[in-house]
Amino acid sequence: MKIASWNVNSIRARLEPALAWVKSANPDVVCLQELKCQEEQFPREAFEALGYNCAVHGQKTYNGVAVLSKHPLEDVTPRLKGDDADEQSRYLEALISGPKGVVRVASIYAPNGNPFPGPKFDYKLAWLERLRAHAADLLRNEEPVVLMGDYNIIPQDKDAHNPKGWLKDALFQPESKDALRRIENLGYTDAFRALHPESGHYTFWDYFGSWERDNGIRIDHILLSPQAMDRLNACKIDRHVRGDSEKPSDHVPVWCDLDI
DNA sequence: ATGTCGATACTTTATCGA
Repeated sequence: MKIASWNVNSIRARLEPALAWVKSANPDVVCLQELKCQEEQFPREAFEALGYNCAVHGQKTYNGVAVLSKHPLEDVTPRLKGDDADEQSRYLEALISGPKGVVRVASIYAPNGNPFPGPKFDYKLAWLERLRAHAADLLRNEEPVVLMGDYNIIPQDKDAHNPKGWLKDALFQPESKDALRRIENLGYTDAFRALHPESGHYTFWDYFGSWERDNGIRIDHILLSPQAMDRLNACKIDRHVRGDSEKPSDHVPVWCDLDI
């Protein structure tokens, strides 16, 4: 089962390239982030026409996540527990039945956290701690779990073309890296890093000319539970998507293939 | 400090978030 994630930076602004990528990549499951629209504005019919069931957790202007699947979606759960006052749409989970079994998939849009320091950075760390607590709970089911999306965290120096340029940024603070490592220490694996240990692989380039200089960072991650890791066949970054359209997202898709 | 996007609003330009 091919399971992909992509921060599209507005699904309405990105509909044409998104449909083109889905048609060519043909994933079984797609997690989208930064929809920047409410659920009723999501172009559901366009994806249904390609054979996808759509679960959407939208929000006006900001955030918004979705899970699209060619297989049945069950147990669809929006919101990350732990703070009922949190109105930001950054988490959507679903159970998906594949030909060989089930997999639990979450579409994640973690807070950016800039400017650092400040209340937005505090919110980022609190949100990531809520994600860690939930990730720990999920392990008790001993099922394949895929926690994928835009974590807004650069894990290591080798995940940035210019690490020194990020030293004052929320995405590269030690507390941010620690928050990701704490989730991994529960038993989750960064699937891309496990299969590709070398530097130079990025998922985000800003719109300020970074693509032309390959000044990228790797911040979109696929975290796999042990039961999912056992079934991992491949994990890739669809870098070409940045150059495939005239109005690309600042992120490109990442995906894994699981024997499920 | 700056660059560029996308969405929004008491638009047609400024603001915010990234």
